[in-house]
Amino acid sequence: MAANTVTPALPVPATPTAPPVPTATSGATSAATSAATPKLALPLPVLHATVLDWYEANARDLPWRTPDASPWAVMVSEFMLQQTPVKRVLPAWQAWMERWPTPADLAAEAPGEAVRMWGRLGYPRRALRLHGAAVAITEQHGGEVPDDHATLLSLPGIGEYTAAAVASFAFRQRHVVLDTNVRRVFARAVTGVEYPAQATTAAERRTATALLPEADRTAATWAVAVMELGALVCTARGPECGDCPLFTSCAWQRAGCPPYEGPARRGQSYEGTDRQVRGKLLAVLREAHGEVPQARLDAVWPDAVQRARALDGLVSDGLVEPVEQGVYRLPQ
DNA sequence: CAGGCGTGGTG
DNA sequence: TCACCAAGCCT
Repeated sequence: MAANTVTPALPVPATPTAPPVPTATSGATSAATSAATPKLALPLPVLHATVLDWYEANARDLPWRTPDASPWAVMVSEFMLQQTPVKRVLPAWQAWMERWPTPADLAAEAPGEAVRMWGRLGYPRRALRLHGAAVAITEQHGGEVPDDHATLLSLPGIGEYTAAAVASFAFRQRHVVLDTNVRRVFARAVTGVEYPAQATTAAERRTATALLPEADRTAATWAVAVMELGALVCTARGPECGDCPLFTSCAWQRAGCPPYEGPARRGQSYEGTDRQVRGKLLAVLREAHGEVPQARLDAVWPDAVQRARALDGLVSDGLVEPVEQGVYRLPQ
């Protein structure tokens, strides 16, 4: 927002354009390599202006970012965006907001309707939790999405990230908003490694805190701007470093873009897992408006043992409701 | 705290 | 093609 213009010449020590070719002879140049973390070579105000200006020029206009987007609209988007790409969230969010423009509208319906409306966004427990959050907001918070971090955190489905995101994006407060995009940007630009660790570390939180602008409004825009940079330019695969406003000061770039080294990240297998079976079972329940006989569910998966285990799991999660012996439905 | 939890797109 | 990835949360 606040149009700080970037000083054209970034005070970067002698690095024109090309990444420095790491010389074979390491010694000499002090560079106590692993001793100190290679900090981002940019004064804070310049860093802020650089990223904020980039955001102003490159931000996508997403409907939950418009000035008239309600806190509820922001909150719904955050639930949907937990592990689901923007492209797939867009139409689902539109439909959801048309049907349930306020928390009270959603709270008035059965949880099963939320699960059905969730469609194929994945991780349907989020739908149940969003419904639960809407009920809590309606019954305990006067129907208004809470504006403080601690209260948001107490709602079902809202963890550290989402609480910070809603407080920041919807209420323009100053919070460390640390999602996978932000963590990757800082890992590269500040720490000089391709990928952050699997779990968020205290060091990352310290780094993010140190870089956060002082003013509330600026910090809020900074948070979404760094996320956007991670989503559009500093991507996990095939980052567009040539388009990055931090190119010349990026620690990873300066180190010559060293590839990730570390334990192989566990790939989430899917074929043949209970998750796949749960998905198939729930798809049948979603599409059938009403009660579903056992036989319909039995048809989706050959292994009776695994099928029963998956269905049990859905029931204990509250995603499926047994009506009577051999009859199921979405929760009323 | 590592692992479970959906679904679809892509390099 | 087939891992890997996508604005995490919960136990």
